[in-house]
Amino acid sequence: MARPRIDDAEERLLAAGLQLFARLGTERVNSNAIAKRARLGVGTFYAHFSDKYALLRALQLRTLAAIRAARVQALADAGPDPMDRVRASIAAVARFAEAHPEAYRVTFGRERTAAAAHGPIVSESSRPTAAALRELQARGLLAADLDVELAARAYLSMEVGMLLWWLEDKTRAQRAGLVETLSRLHPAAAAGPPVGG
Amino acid sequence: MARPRIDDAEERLLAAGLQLFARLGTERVNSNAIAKRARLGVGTFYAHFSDKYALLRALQLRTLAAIRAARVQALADAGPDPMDRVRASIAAVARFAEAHPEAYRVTFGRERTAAAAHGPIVSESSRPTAAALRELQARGLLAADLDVELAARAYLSMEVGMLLWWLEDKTRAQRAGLVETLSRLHPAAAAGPPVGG
Amino acid sequence: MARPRIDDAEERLLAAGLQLFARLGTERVNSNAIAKRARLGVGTFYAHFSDKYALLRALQLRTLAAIRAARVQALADAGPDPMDRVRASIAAVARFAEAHPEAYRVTFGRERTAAAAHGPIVSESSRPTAAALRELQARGLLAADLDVELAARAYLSMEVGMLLWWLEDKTRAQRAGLVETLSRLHPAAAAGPPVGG
Amino acid sequence: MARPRIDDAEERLLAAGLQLFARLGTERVNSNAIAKRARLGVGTFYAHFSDKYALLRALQLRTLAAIRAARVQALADAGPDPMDRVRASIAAVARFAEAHPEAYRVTFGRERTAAAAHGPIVSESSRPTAAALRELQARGLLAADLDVELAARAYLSMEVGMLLWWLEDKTRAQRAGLVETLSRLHPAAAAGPPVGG
DNA sequence: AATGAATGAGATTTCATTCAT
DNA sequence: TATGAATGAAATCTCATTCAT
Repeated sequence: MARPRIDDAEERLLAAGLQLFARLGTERVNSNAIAKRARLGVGTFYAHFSDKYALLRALQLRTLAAIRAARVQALADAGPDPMDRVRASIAAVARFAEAHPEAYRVTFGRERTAAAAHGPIVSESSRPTAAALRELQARGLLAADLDVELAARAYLSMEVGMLLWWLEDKTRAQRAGLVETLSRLHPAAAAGPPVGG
Repeated sequence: MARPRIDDAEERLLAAGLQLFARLGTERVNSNAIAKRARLGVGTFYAHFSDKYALLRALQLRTLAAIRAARVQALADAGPDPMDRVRASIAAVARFAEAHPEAYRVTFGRERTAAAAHGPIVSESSRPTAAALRELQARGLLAADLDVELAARAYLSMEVGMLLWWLEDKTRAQRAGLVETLSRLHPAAAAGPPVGG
Repeated sequence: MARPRIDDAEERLLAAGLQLFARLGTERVNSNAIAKRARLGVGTFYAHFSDKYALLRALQLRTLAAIRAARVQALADAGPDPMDRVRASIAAVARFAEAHPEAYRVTFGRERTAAAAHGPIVSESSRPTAAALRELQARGLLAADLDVELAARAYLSMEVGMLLWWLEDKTRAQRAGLVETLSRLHPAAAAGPPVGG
Repeated sequence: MARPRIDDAEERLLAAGLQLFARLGTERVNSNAIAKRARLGVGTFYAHFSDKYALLRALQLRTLAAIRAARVQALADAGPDPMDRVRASIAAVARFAEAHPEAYRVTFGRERTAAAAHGPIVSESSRPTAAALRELQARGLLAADLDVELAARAYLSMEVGMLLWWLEDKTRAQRAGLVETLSRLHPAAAAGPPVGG
């Protein structure tokens, strides 16, 4: 076998792992299979990752970073209207999920907690969402008594749940409808301004 | 009949499985361990369940039935006001989760999809919630253009996500605050009546 | 073979065992399955047979006895011509095999040696055949230097091999052709009279 | 390459399997025992054979090939006389059986059908024998109405039966006597030429 | 005598990991 | 660095056998 360049090897292992994890689930996949699919020896696998969970985690961290970047970019491009911003962020993530369904599933689906026994679970932070909500409250655009921490977490659960359900079978909904529904249920829209606001 | 039929072996296996699944996760638990904890032989395990996933599924079905019953009971006891009903339903589930944290986690958490390779995933139906929302629409109490199917699913994802997060560390929130936040974000409250409603 | 009395537990176990052994082979069958098929409890199985091999042996002994009886009867009915007698004996066994294929297979086929680890293998004696050959030699009808012991065993191997092969797929040959070929190769015909005899 | 590839693990597994199968029978032997006797880990066993039946089959195929080769060689060395050729072929197999009793037993004895549930049974073809008989018929040296297919199969059953019986206890007969008896009962000799032949 | 739930030793099989090359 | 044959601990599952009823 040709000697792959180090970085190349790691990339190939990540790609092979992503395919296999998405298709079969973490449990049904083993390091030998990942190495084989990457056309590398098992030994090479262990030279790059301590075990399959380490590879999974690497995949998840990458995906999380990519999603974070997509949200940031979308917000940078969006106008000042709060609901426009909410919508832009959701749309960005939905586009990401559609473009990288395996990565999204492996990061947020069945595999999300697969590495639990091998280290902390990788997950999206609810902080940015909470911060945005807090700002709306400060501006009087959101009910002041809403617990923004809880609301942010709740929203994220909802977003993830819906995108995962959609990816299982894309005919279940249109991306636009999904984004619309999620926007409407977003705390910024939902737990709207105080009475009369 | 045969040997003093260890008073309901099946019940003991279910109880042992629940403890172990909740504590260690499906992957770290094996049939031997479950049988041992139930103080039964391995063979007895296999006489009752085809494998650990069958036991897990039985546990999940039970929990789902119990939650359904709790919601039904709560609604039967609640008044006619829509938001009262929403709140009653949420509160009932939160109480169930608090009273049976292992069962709730094993049904909706990490273990939810553990049996995926062994049969369909057991999950709560979004139909009752969707039906309730549809009724509110019919009565003009909910924006007519909301996609109630999507909204119902989205709400359920949120509820589950929050309760799971809460159970991980109950000091993170008060049950009342949780119920309050979930109620506020429930489609019935959130995607409220059209302007002026 | 003897008519099993349907209500006798032992008979029912034998019948069930015969069906299962013939269909699945000794290895794939267990005492629980036999008892179940006989519509009896496992305990009842053990009250009658020490294990599945004991049942198998009983089946084989029965079959052997029935075949012996069929040969004796056929010879009693046959005329004095040596080749007529050979043919009659072969035909009798072929008829038995056709009428009781499971019993024949279970006695001489795959299952023949299945109980080897649990006691001596049950097999047909070559003595009667050897004795008949010896008599032919005494009458000068068979080459005097033929080793009748070996020849008798050899013949029996051949007969069993052919009948088993035939039972696997009865379209492979006609019973008459089979009997004819076996008769021609029988030592009494084959290793015929001394030169010029 | 990898770790000092234990000089042909596969060869050692085959040898170990042969010893154990011959001594104890397929049922009493397990993959652990074979690996242990070959001084290899169990995993190595499974890296080479899918299960003990695959190893058994490999052993049987080898033996069959060796016997075929021995017959071919013996016939190449033999003169043109039909009975000399028959005798030469039988003698070659008898010598093989004597030299490799375990292989012969494992191929034709109890173990012959042990792998039946795991694939087709390996067995010696009766074609060459049938072809040889047909040729004798063509040359008028064998009764024209003998069914050569049946006769060939019948002969092979006989040969195998006798060699197996002999190997069980070699004092039962001399190799020469065995070969002599088998030759005399071989269809080529037995169902000889029509009257006057 | 008949029952059949319970048992647990043992067989089968997988797979993370090592290490000589 | 890369390799991949070898490893063996551990999980899964079967089934002959027991024995209280």
